[in-house]
Amino acid sequence: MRILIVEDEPGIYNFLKQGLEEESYAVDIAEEGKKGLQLALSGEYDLLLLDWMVPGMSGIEICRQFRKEFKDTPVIFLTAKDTVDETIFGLQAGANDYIKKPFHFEELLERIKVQLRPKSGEHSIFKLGNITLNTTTHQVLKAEEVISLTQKEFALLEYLMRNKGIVCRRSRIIESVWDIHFEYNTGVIDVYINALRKKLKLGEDENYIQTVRGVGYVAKEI
Amino acid sequence: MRILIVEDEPGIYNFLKQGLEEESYAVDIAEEGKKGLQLALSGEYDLLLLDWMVPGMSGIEICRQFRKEFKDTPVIFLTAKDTVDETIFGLQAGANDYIKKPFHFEELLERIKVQLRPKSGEHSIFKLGNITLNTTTHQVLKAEEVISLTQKEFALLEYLMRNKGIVCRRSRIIESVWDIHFEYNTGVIDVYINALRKKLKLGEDENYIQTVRGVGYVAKEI
DNA sequence: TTTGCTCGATGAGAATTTTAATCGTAGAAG
DNA sequence: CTTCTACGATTAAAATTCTCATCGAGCAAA
Repeated sequence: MRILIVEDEPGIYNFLKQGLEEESYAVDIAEEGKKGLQLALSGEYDLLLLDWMVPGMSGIEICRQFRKEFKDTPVIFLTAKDTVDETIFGLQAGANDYIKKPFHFEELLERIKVQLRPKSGEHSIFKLGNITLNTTTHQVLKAEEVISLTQKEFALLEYLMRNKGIVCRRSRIIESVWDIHFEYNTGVIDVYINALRKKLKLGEDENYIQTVRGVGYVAKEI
Repeated sequence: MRILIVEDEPGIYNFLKQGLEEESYAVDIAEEGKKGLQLALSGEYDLLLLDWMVPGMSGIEICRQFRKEFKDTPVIFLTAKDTVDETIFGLQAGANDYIKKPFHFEELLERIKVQLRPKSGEHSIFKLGNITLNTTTHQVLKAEEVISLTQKEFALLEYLMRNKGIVCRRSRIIESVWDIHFEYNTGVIDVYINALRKKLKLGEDENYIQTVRGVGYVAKEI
């Protein structure tokens, strides 16, 4: 597995390079933005680690450009900033995950493994209209805005978005999201659908989560 | 797959026999208790459906005797009673599940399938000292007493009991029971261990859930 | 043995999740 | 077209789950 690190501080990239090579990844470094993008676009890498701020071109811009060509290669941001405003753009630019400096190497390794594991098919980012849902970071955006959801709300939305366009029966939802296998006689789903619609502010014009009377719900782009 | 039904009411057993045969199970009937046990002990069956009350010998007694010989063959009770007192004995006798009359055939079928599915290895009943935990019915007994646990309490206890004798690290517990994969910096486990010890009334003498300092917890029979 | 430090126990409060009851509306029946 | 019924929407309250702060015990170092 080949990893490209775009990062200008030798202290950090040497530390990373050594650690990752011990884990038997092949690691290349780019200290400058344009060079980084150029290398990334060569298509030889299985994963990108981008620093937020690099000379020449921002990590975000590299990510955006890279995404145009490579839809499935995971991108992880290394960032000192954890303000909401900043991470939004990272996610919008198509990043799969981000990690705040300073971080434990172990944790970064874990996240790299998570991203490389599925490789075949499994996606971590789902879109529905102007809603973006990222399963690794557990974040949801509507347009520019971060929507804060609880565990169950997130799980339900994820289920619906994974099955975009397909009508989801209540019984299946209960099985997948709530792990209940007999007895579908509960109203929880309705309550959570309600909460989602409210938090996502889905009005008449943006009715992304539609009710299918007698059956269940569908996520649809109208 | 062969199923033995021990039940004296023709109305019920004919209905069951027909339905199950349509699902391509081989079905035998015993209308009387002793005969039922004798057939069961022949070892030709993959699953037993026992009525609570049959002439000659109670379903419970059949179950108990049967369990001595066959540890892994699933037993499901058909019962009109749903009082706590009664079902306790069923579970103590080693039943894997029970269903209350009147029941929908679909539901019984579901439960039969659940019991037959794992077949290889997977158990649904776990013991730890005088504690019995049944994963299909989601019930826990301590001696004669039913212990009412919440979902999470149950899930944690199940995890510990599945790993009886093995020290469970916090990180593994968090992954399995809570499905959290990074960040182990939460105290939830402790809180739930505390709740379990309280509800199960584990004193000094019955310290079935032991703390392993710096690592996690073990379920042990002292 | 004593001291200090870390980790687990415990309890209380906040947040989430679930249940339950009521209201409104779509679709069926008349 | 009107009425009835059943299902979903919605709200409030109960139960569970989680977080946080404090306390106490175990272990190591002096």
